Amino acid sequence: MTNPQESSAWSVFLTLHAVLIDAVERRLADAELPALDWYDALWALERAPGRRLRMHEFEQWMVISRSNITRLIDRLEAAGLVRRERSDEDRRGAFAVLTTGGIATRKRMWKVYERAIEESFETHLSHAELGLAETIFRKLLDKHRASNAG
Amino acid sequence: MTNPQESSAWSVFLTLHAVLIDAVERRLADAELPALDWYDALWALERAPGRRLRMHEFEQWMVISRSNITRLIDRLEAAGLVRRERSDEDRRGAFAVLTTGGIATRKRMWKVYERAIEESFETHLSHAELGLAETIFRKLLDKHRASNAG
DNA sequence: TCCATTTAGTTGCAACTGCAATGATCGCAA
DNA sequence: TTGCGATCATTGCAGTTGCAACTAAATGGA
Repeated sequence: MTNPQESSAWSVFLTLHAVLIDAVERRLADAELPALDWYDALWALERAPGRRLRMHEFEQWMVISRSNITRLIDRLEAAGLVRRERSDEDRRGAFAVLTTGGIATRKRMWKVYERAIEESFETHLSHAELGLAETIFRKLLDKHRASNAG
Repeated sequence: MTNPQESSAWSVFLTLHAVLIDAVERRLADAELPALDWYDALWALERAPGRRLRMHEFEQWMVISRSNITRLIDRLEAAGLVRRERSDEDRRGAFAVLTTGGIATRKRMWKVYERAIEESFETHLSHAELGLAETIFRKLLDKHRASNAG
């Protein structure tokens, strides 16, 4: 290809992502709510048994580095949405535990977030297209994980 | 939905993007090449008439804010890939002009980048799937732009 | 038991980002 | 022509990131 990436699915994928994330973040900011990374962390915690996760476990649920987890949890803790607890079995370890404030904030965020997803994504696709898109996304994710040994 | 975003196309879309970008960036870094934002700027310049763009014109080609363009061009200029020129018609204005070094670097980056795209994206999809994906992406991008008045 | 190795989480530093404020210039209307 | 608001690009600042270095604790083999 002499005309790199132009009009390829890849380049549209990148632009679409940038544009939609931008739109979603703006909606959250307009509603004076925290940004998506807070949402991801809160939601990971809400699904976890005991609503608590060890620091390193966030890496399974979010694409984020270890040191950034520390600091993201710092901020969530400062905002009262999360609380740290030392681990009993492994005294190096720390848990992040969701507070009731954290649960409430995630819920408020989801109201806005859900609408933003619908308006920028789901509304514009037929049911078939949506299913197809999801299938393709999952396939790529699986292939990627397979070729990167887990 | 009580179970927000779980298993939705949206959440897989986000994860897929994060994971693939990560993989592509790692490949570039391993080859001791600059990151994707440099590529985007260089490629925008290479397509532009006279291989030059006014600062604000980058916003049409990349999803980036004005002040970050200034600083991205600063870095590209420091690396000798781009050179600044004042505008004659509008003396407030500045052009970023691609240098031969910039052309060469983009070419070297593309060799790595192209392979990364293929391996993480195109190889895993049938021709039909790829076309379908692109159609869906474009549709969403168009709808987004329409609903945001351009 | 002892010590080297590994793992968990945090921190320091330099680089990067978004936002608001700035300086320079333009364009238009009185 | 003058002056005022808009536009272009840059800068300062505070907050965030990635990477490498660090501390503390666990693990496992001699």
